[in-house]
Amino acid sequence: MFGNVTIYDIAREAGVAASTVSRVINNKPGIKLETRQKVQELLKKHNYIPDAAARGLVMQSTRLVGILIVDIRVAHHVHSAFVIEQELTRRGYCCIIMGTGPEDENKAEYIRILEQRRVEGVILMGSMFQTAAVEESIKKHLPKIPIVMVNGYLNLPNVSGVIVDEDTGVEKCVELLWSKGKKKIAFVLDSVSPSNGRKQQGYCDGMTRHGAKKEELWLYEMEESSVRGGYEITLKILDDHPDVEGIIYTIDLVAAGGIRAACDRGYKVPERLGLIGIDNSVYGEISMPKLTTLDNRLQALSESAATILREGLEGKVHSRKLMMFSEIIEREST
Amino acid sequence: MFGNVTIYDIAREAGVAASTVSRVINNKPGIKLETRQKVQELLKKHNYIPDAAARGLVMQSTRLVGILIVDIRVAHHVHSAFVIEQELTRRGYCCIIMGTGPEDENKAEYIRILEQRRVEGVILMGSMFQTAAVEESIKKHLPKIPIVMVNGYLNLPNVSGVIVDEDTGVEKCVELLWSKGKKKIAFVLDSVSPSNGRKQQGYCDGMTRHGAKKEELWLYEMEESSVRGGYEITLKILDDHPDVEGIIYTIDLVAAGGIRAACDRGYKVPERLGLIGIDNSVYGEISMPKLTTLDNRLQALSESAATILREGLEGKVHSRKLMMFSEIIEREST
DNA sequence: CTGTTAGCGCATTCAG
DNA sequence: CTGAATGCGCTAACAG
Repeated sequence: MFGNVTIYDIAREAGVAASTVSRVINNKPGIKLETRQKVQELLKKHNYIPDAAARGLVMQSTRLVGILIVDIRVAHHVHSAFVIEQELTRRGYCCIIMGTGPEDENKAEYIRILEQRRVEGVILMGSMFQTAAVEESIKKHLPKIPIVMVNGYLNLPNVSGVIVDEDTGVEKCVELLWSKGKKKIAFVLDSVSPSNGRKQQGYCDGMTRHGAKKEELWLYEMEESSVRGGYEITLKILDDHPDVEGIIYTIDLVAAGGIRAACDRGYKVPERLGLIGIDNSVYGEISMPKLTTLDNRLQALSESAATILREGLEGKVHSRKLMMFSEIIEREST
Repeated sequence: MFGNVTIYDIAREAGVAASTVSRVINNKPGIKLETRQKVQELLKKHNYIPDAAARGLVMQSTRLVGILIVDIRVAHHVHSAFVIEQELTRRGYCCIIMGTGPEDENKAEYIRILEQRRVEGVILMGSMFQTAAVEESIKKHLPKIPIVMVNGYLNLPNVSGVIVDEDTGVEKCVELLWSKGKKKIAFVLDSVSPSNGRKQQGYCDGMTRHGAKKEELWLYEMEESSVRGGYEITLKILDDHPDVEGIIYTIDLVAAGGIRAACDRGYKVPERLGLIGIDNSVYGEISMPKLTTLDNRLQALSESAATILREGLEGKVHSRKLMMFSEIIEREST
């Protein structure tokens, strides 16, 4: 932003007024062909590019959108973010993507930054944004621009949500294990979030439907959402319940660690122990045996999010809720 | 950017001039305590947040930086991007992260977008930006802002580069395999890039040092950088050279597919066949057996890139080159 | 067809 | 200590 050539520089050299240059740049009609060509020549010659900020100031439009991600290590969140980024960039928007971390105060701080930049729309990636603090922040700082939460929901007039039926999805996972004769099933939460809450609900529903009692619901929560974390929690499950027949993990990454733990302990997968992950990620393809996984349609989800945001960007900001359906991809671990 | 409260609104309500409000906002001295407090009160009351674009216009500084990534599916590139983003956000900058895709014209287009936004610095993630077209584009559009290329190099006065000695790193991998008695070694390129070129060079150097002839250099190039692609190319290698004793892959992801192919074909890893990947990614931990990998220090690399860019942002734009050293992490596949 | 004027929201002289 | 005036780069309304 130093010494950049302006329309005035061009205008002076062309011997016209700045507004004429502006008209040429924006392809407005009513310019003598000759003038237009001379100006265009000079624009090319000086590599003139309009300043988006200055233009935005007068047009009252920044064409900026913000994408917030809680945890940038979550591969599918990041990937979804870029799917959306690409779609929006194609439409002439510019995306500010930021990793907020899990703390509510930081999320609020980033929302403030987005307001400061006057973004015209926001994507909230993941259900971790489904908190009261975020809701407050939005009401306070971004009350009237379109916002879409991916895999989550916020009851605000300008916030849309696209979610997956992960609860019934996990319930189907329970069914699958039962159908293979595996009735003693543990459930591993890699972290606490509304999304994982829904998954847990599905597990509990599925189990109780089969008459499982409270003490037969084996819920495990881990410290660190990682391969290593999955390895260790699985070892613990095997210690606590040597007779366990199935384990459902909230994400593939952790399940991959679980497969390893089971193998190391001599539990044959899937004969002795059935394992299921969630996300349909590449981790599941690499695992040995390959992981059965619940595809929660994150790709489709983010495409829908992009579409809904675009609609909002281009017109009315009516809050929409969209539901997608998950699907089990059965591979070798069940 | 609609109906946002401005300093004029505040000024009017406070019964002062806009410049006074501006002074309060920027903590300038020389304001009566009483006035200051009244203004601050109103700022809070109206949730006033200054417009970054307007401020940038007069201050001649956007505090925007751009981060370009060729392929957003490359997990470590994305991760590095966010490492940098976080560091820069902490410093009050705002990052525009974009996936460009491999085509040169698109890369140029994105560079144009960055100029339009008047970014004050740029990160180029990955050696795929090390092309003549990009060099031209930079010379034309961003000739005097600090730019740092991660794992690549461009001979321009405002471009710095941080790179890893992947060539000698791969050479060490060859050594490792030889030390285990594995002399018939193939090399798999997942894609064409300067970085992969250096890796290949290391392979060739290592092999020829041991007296390998040209026809004993088994170079394979793949269509699609994926698990599946790694699986298939490995099958092909096994067909072409059933006596192969070692394979080095340019990335872990592909190597993970290779492990599977070897196992499916009944090649014992590592006894019969030694496999090595590059990146020290989580894929290597999930694989069974766990993958030996060349750690190319991408994390440290991006941290250095952030530091160098920050220096450039804050002062002199002298082009710097920094070299980091890779290291083999030996696990179960060798 | 083109130039002049005004103003987007803000920071910064320069007066008072 | 504070207000009025100016300009950042650009578009838009209004004259001519």
